[in-house]
Parts: sequence; C-alpha cells; structure tokens
Amino acid sequence: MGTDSRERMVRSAAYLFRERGYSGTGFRDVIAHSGAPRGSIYHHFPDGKAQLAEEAVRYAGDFLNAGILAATEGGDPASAVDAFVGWWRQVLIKSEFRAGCPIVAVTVECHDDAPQLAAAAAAAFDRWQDTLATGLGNAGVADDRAARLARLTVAAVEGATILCRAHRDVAPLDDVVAELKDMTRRAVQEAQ
Amino acid sequence: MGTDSRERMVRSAAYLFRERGYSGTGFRDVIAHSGAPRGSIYHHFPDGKAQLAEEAVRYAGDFLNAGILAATEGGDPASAVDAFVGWWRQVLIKSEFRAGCPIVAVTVECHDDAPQLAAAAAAAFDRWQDTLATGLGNAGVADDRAARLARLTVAAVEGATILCRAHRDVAPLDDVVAELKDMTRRAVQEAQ
DNA sequence: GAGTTCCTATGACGATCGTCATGGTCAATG
DNA sequence: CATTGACCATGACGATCGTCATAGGAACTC
Repeated sequence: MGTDSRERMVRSAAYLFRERGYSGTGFRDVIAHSGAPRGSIYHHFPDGKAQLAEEAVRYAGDFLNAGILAATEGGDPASAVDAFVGWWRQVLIKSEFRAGCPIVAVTVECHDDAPQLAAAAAAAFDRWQDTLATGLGNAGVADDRAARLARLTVAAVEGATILCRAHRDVAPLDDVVAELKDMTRRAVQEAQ
Repeated sequence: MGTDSRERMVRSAAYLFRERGYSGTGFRDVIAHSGAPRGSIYHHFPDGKAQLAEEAVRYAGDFLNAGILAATEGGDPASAVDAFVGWWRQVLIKSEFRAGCPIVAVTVECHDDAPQLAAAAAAAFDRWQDTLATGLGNAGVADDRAARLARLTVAAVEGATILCRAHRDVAPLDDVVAELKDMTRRAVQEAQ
C-alpha cells in the first residue's frame, strides 16, 4: 500500500512545515530531506502540494493523539496534560525554538483553495480534545465541562508554543501548564 | 517623518499577513493592496521584507495593546479579557475565518536569518501580557499569579483563534473565553 | 516472451519570488 | 538659480516556485 518513499515524504513534510511553514516549504525541500525520488511526486500525490500537506496534517495529528491516549490510560488527567505538553517541550528545545506545530503552520497559511486542509486540521484538533475530554470524563468531570476544559488545554498549549518560539524560551509553556494542571485538578476535585 | 505611503505599506502588510502569512505575502501584494508606489520600497525599508514585517508586527502589537489598555482602565479585569477576545472575534467573523493574528503568522514562519523579527513578536506578546497583568494587579491579584494568568490568557486566546480558523467557527474562542473569565473572576475573588 | 501496471528519472514550462539599478519628479534649502 | 535629497516609475536580475510530460525500468500476470 503506502510505499516507503511515499511515507517518508509525508513525514518529511510534517517535519519541515514545523520550521518553515507551508508556503516556506517547497517540494524540492521535501524531496531533499526525505531522499525520495522526484519523479513520483504526482504519482503518489496527484493533487499536488495540498494533498501532501493534508496527509502530513493527518500524520502529525495521529502521532500526537497516540501519545495523549497512552498518558490518559494511566488514569490521571493531569498527567495527560503533561504528555501533551511534554512532546512540544522536547520539540521546542531540540530545535532551539525553530520548530512548532505543523498543523498550526498549515492552518495559519491555508488558502481558500484548499478547504479540506482546514478540515483535516480541525479533525486533528478535535481528536486531541476528545481524547483529553474522555480522560477528564473518566475522572468524573461532567461532559460539557470536560469538553470546554480540554478545548482550553489544546488552545493554550498551542498558543504557548508560539509564545515560546517568539521568546526562545520554554517559560511561557511552563507557566501555562502550571495553571492548566491547577485547573484540571480543581475540576476533578469538585466533581467528586 | 513617516510618509503616508510608508505607513500604508506597514498597515497593508499586517493586514495581508493575517490571511496569507509571511511567506505567502509578496511585496507585490503589499504594493497592490496599499496602493503605494513600487519604487520606494527599498527607500523606506532598506532591509527589505524582514524590516517591513518587523514594523508590521510592532504596529499590530501597539494597536491591540491600546484596546486592552482602554478596557483595563474600566477597572474590571474580566472585561479586559472581553476586549482582548472581542477584537479577534470580529476579525475572524468579518474575514469568514480567513484572517488571524499577523504576529502569530510571522512567528510561526520566522527563519533564523531574522532574529529581530522574533524579538519584535515577543515584545508585542509581552506588552499584552503586562497590560492584562496590571489590570489583575489593580484588582488585588498577587503579581506572580497575575503574570501567569495573563500569560495563559494570551496563549489561550491566540491558540483559540487558530482553532476557530480550522473549524470555521467561533465556538472554540467562546469556550475558551468562558473558562478564562471564570478563572479571572475566581482569582480576583480569592485575592480579596 | 508479451503485455500491463506501478514506480522513478530527467528536464522543462510559465509564473512569481525578493532584490536592486537606473532615471525621473518635485519640494525645500542655500 | 542651483543643488540637494526625499520619493516614485520602470524594468530587469537570478532564483525558486508548483506542476507536468515524456520516457525508462522493474515486477507481476497471462
């Protein structure tokens, strides 16, 4: 099914989008980074760059959701927040604050001519939110409150990574996660 | 000092960055949108696109800070959150979710070859945070807590605008602001 | 072995990018 | 009047963009 070079292209696209954004990443960059052959681009991705981006968004979304899910199964909602945040902490530091979230990059630059790109991004955000909300629900928090809290968590963490990139410092993320975990613990406590 | 056409270019750059991002906005787009003359680009901005972007970031940062400041002087910190959020609510809806924050766009795409661009973005974020924190401080909230809460507010609202663009809906922003105002009110209450 | 399908190599297409050089206009200054 | 400097018009530069056409090779079916 998915050829090796095809999957490498998707992964490289997601990787490069984090640093240079959608418009800033060319097909030639993806080829160079992935080592994939040039001639098969439009064989694997007949719809061109938008299709590659869409699959990169899906890949990144699934990847991170798996991490959140694993942490949620531990039982503690606050540790799920840690898993969600921990991944980006690592990405930020390892890249010296050059890399952020590829889905954010695509969303911010997405044109009108690619509506399914925004839809893929929205689906990824929703999946993260649902996974976090399910964890809160299992801890006894009411469904609608859990959904709102999970949404705040996704939004705040994504926003914090942007602040971190501007500041070249993880302090914003640490501040935000401290408040979020406080909030999560209080919600769980009130529910019991 | 600032010529008319020069200021128009800065404003247009900020406007266009919101929809198409930094890489996605060409000098030609800025010229066309602002009606400014092409020949004087490198007269006004000798350092090229990066300089234009830097001033656009400063302009947008100042503009929004003035709005927050005005709302803060009303005395109620929760209404300052409303002012901060209200501006983006309007931008999102009027643009049919095509436009977001220009500073976010620049931060997400900023290369290594423009370190002062990230610094300008960080300064804008910090100013917003300080203004919000001052409002909380005037309401009796302790300084460090006020700073953390203000930072969370900035991060969450910026993140929520991204979610709104992906979803083409203001619901994420409404959810986030509801939790934020709850949190703000509780902090003020606890401080008294 | 012939035919078919998947994948890749190579090179080019028109468009657009940021940048800049050159020559002009026009107001202010001496 | 002469000179200067701020500002604008035009056109081009090399590079890179996304896209695609053509052709070759590899593997599998009959």
